Amino acid sequence: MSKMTHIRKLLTPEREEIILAELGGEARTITELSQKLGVSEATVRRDLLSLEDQGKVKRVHGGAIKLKFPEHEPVFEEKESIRPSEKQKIAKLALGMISDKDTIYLDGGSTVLELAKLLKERKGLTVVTNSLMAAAELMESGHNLIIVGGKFRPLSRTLVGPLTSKIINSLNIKKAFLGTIGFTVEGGISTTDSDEAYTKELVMQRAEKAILLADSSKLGKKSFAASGSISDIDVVITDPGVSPALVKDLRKMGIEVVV
Amino acid sequence: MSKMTHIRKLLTPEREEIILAELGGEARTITELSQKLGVSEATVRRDLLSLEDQGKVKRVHGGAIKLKFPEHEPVFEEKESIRPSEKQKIAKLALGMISDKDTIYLDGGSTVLELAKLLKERKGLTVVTNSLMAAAELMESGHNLIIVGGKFRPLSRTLVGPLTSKIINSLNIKKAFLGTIGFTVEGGISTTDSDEAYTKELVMQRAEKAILLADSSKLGKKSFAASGSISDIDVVITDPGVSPALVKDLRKMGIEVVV
DNA sequence: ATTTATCTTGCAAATTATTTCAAATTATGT
DNA sequence: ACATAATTTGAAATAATTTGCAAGATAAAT
Repeated sequence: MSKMTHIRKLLTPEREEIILAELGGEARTITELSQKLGVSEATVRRDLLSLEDQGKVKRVHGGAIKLKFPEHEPVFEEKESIRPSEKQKIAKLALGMISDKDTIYLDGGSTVLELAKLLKERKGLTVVTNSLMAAAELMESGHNLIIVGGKFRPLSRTLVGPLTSKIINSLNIKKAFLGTIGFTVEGGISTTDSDEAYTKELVMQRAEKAILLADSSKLGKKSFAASGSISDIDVVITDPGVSPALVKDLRKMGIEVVV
Repeated sequence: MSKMTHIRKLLTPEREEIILAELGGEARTITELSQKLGVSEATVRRDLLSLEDQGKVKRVHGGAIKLKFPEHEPVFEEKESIRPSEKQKIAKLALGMISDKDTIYLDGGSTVLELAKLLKERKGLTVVTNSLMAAAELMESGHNLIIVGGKFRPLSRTLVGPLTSKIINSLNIKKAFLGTIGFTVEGGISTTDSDEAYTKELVMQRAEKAILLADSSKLGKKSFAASGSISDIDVVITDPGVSPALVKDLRKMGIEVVV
């Protein structure tokens, strides 16, 4: 294992302090910060990237501004979860699979939610979802929004269970974008809640194409309730942290893997 | 891969701040803003376009004005009630009709939303709703929450249309609490949107008891799309501003009227 | 209807971001 | 302390975004 992905673990607390002080209210450009800190612009960019992942700063073209309050409260378990920027990259790849006027399904989960945020770049979509967070994000988007009814599950803020079949089975979905807690080659996707698993299974069977959005921390993990089998999945989008062996296995099974 | 679309993601916070400050009350022309900012008029136009997308500004011929209603935020935002106190009183009366472990339906509208806020005083309810505002209110309530799926209607933030029948028709609802835009003795309740009207009708037919929550400003008014007939309604809860003649008429028809 | 001003669109130049790589630095094990 | 692995840094190459200009389209004004 020689090739390690270049993930920045931490920046010096000293520099973090200076940056946050500089950003105290006002926006600062990369150049300003670079001079103030006496380091290269490349380093400043990396520092800001790190601070953005921590939710302390928002990067904008040309510089950054400080955020007043942490973006995402951990509504649901994110202990094993990966950096937000990785999720955004996964979401961006997924966005590439969506064209104007598509009919898509959005599942719950933070990665899929990132995708929802990007959907303003498309026009005239029909979006079906069981996620109230995604729905909130798309409320004012102008897209045609259909919400799958069902039992509300507070932890994930999704609609789940048998009732969801009433509407899902009456719709024709082109592409379904799913999140998951765990994913293995043998068992397919799995979740902590069986109602949640049921609804995922339903969607996968109903959609022309089932696309799994899962950062590498999810791959190889198994959770309580399985959803269908691995053959229900057509595409897996993940980040470079995934083990090459797993990728090979999946491709052998005819599953497209995007990193 | 390389797409040439010119979608503006962000403008520098610096410029945004200046623009919004300049627009502090008065309208400004593109030329004025361009000089103030030291950038070309083309850039100002693009900035304003971006701000308009964010709902912060309204572009007019020759310039722009600031909007007072900044905008957005997920499910927790609420528009100003017209007569909050009346609505709260009505909601309180409605609460009196609900006992622990009931199965109830909540419609959209601000009065019904007030009722939703009061539901923490009950235990173990099963709440069915087509209102995302009500759903947001009840998310953490501990009640069993079921959301009727369907087409999302942004204006009322409710789920409406034929798809709602899939779930509504499979549930048994004890008491349904409905809002309305207009209500007359001859026509029953009426709304501005026919999908919305359709769903209300469905609910009234399905519920054992249909309870209308309408402040007196709604009574006697007629809107575009009618929902069922007046005989579908069992109870009307309103405020003392209602005309005695109307009350008498309603009671004659076997409808209970609560003020 | 004609004139004038404002708006939109396409494009090339400038600016800013991201990626990649080698050198410098820091950490780790012996 | 030494050698080795891992991480961070800066620079250069590549990609993406933003900007200003100019020509054609649209709206207001006379």
